[in-house]
Amino acid sequence: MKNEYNTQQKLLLTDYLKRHSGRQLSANDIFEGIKSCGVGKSTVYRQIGHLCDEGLLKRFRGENGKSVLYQFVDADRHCNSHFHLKCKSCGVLIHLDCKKTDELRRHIEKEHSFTINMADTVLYGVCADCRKKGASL
Amino acid sequence: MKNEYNTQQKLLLTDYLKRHSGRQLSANDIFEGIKSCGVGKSTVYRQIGHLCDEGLLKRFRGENGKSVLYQFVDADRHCNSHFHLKCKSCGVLIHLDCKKTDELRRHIEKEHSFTINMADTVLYGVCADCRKKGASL
DNA sequence: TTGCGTGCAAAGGTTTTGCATGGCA
DNA sequence: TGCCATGCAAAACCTTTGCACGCAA
Repeated sequence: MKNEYNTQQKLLLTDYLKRHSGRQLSANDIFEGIKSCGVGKSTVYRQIGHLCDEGLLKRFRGENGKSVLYQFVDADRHCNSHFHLKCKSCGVLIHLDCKKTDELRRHIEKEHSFTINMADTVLYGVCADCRKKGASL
Repeated sequence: MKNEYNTQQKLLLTDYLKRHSGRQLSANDIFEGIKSCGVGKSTVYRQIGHLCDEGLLKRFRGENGKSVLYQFVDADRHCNSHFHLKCKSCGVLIHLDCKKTDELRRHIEKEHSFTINMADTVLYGVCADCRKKGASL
């Protein structure tokens, strides 16, 4: 439960995640990507759990609303203090550092008595590139 | 696929959802709630799919981040035009009709070139009541 | 040497699917 | 009457767990 050893499997997995940090991956995608190195599926699931707890991996709901997808996040991103935009078409994750969102957070806190957790919240929509290509959702 | 017949099972299921519209339910919760009326589990899953497509049911990620939960939404709520707040502690769903959020949406559209889909987006956090009770997330 | 992390396989849980039957329009 | 929706059970998935072994510190 402590994940304190730096095992080969752990290194292989985080390396794979970093090399694909622009994409959203399923647990099986990750397994397929490193199974040739002899990493078992249960280890993949266990390490995914650890990395999510440590905040190095974000969990998303897939397009169909059912599947679970993961995406690597740099440790020094301070994701508790900004919103995230996620394009439903291409999957790109945008870290939104913007004063306007802080205003909204404070407004909702004061006027609507609700405390937003920014690390857990994802604003879904369509990014500029996909918009140009005609994506709509 | 068209769901054009008003079957007994469909009526039983939507009635059950309406009677529990304040709560988030798993597919199995719904099945347990109406199985005594002779509704099969596959019918529950198929109807859930239809209702989600029609926008009468919203899909959420459960607390542990893995399970899938559903919540009934009135058809006349126009959920495409406001954000939703969801309390991670008690599960209450709040429809947030507020000018400030429209401002933010327009700001992100213009300045960050990202089109937010409000129906798909849920702002997670803690509601006032749970806050008082000491909930933190 | 100690005990955590791993691999395997089995178990557990959830969702989908094929097919014959039943019921809505 | 003609189809669509349903129920059942099996299949397909996805994720977790028990246990013995291997490896990091």
